Amino acid sequence: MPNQSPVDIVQTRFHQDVEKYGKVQLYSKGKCLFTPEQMRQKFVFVLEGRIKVSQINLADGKEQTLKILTSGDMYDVVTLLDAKLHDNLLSALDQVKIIVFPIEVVRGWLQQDPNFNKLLFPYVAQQVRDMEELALDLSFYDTSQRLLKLLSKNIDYKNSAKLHLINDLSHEELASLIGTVRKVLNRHIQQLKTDGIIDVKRKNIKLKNMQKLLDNLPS
Amino acid sequence: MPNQSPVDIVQTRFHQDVEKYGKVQLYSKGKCLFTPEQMRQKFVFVLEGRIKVSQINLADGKEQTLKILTSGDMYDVVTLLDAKLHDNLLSALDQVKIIVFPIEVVRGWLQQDPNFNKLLFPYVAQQVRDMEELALDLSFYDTSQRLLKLLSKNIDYKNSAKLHLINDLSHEELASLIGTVRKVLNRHIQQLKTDGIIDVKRKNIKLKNMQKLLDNLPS
DNA sequence: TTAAAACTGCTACTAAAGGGGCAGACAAAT
DNA sequence: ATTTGTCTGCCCCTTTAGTAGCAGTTTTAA
Repeated sequence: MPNQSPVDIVQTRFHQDVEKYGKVQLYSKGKCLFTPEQMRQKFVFVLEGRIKVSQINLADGKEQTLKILTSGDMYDVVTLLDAKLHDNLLSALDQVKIIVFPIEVVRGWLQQDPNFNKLLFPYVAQQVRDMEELALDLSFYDTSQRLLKLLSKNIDYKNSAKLHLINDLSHEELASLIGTVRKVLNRHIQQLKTDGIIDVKRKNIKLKNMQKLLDNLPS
Repeated sequence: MPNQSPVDIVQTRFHQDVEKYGKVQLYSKGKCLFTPEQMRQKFVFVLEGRIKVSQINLADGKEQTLKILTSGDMYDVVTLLDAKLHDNLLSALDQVKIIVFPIEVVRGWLQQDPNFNKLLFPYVAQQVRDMEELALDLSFYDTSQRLLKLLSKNIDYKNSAKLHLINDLSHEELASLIGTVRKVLNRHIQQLKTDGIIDVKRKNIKLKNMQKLLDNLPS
């Protein structure tokens, strides 16, 4: 049985609400989607494309990517649950297609439909787990190990050369994902290249020796 | 109106369940409370004392404290929501008093009582926010700045000399809170001492110049 | 087609983090 | 009172992360 995505479930269960309140929107690559203030009123399901969720350090402009949303993801469950401002940046990594609901409508689902809860609760729990893992990675591992973890988490086992989710990203973006800067990341990229683990082209990293990568993983 | 703690609310709303299922337990300082496996069947409300929630890097033994639970806290909301194993260590920083429920009982509250949801949802959202903040701190700030943040977050404004929550902790514990090791932490402690910002005694840091601390804060 | 912008790779340098080891101070237990 | 173990402060040293700056390349836009 194929995994039903949140959107599918919502489509079938709240068909009327989707018709009435859901607005499909498109954003082109590089655009910012919503301000944190706007997100207090909206709740988003991602249909196509990738969205980077990040924060920027005002002191030096360094960016940390918190996660990449893709088809099936929802945002923002935190504001959904506590109605407070959540100071994240949303920007499109590709051409992006989303469906937007007034957040109060989704809160209604949350209150009234146990089936929506069944969908949302594990999703929220995963958010906590993901943030916890990010924090622990930053605490335990150096940049080189974090890069290895990033690559290994995005192996596409059907086509091991291509990397899932982080394909096509610039080194700047990759650095932001593992909490470092481009030049440091680049050093490690070069090292992996000379080690024969990866193949690097512009905006494209190909996995050359998966076993060797897995052997070098930290945990 | 005084803030009602989760336990109070549960006491009043689920009085019968508390009588029937709740077990009060005591743990002495330093003890581990439950294994991750045991926590799949239990849900805990903290009544007194502090509990450290941490993980240990198997490679080098380094410990990262994720949070400190205290009176009014619940654990573990993640497992409550997704029923999966959550690999954290729980250890008592003081003499600890908790009340334990079978996790299925609490899941029942979650399904049937909107008032418990009103209590839990913001609490879960805060968990995500806290983990996100930890990750961003580790990414954006050096150890010195993280130490300043830790101190400032625990200022007791009624008694500015004493630090809330992190009082009585060894430097080892403090280091684990900000994601570094004792020796590095110690350097910064000494610096703050010579800067006249804090006063240090064994297992006791006193705030000497709050304004100066706030002036040095990163954000 | 050309100009501008973005992306990548590299060198050299500085600052910070972390590891090893040790000695003195204090606390708790016997 | 003595011993044991924990806690703290401080050496020295190595590695890594991060900064600055630049050159060459590819892509995009005018």
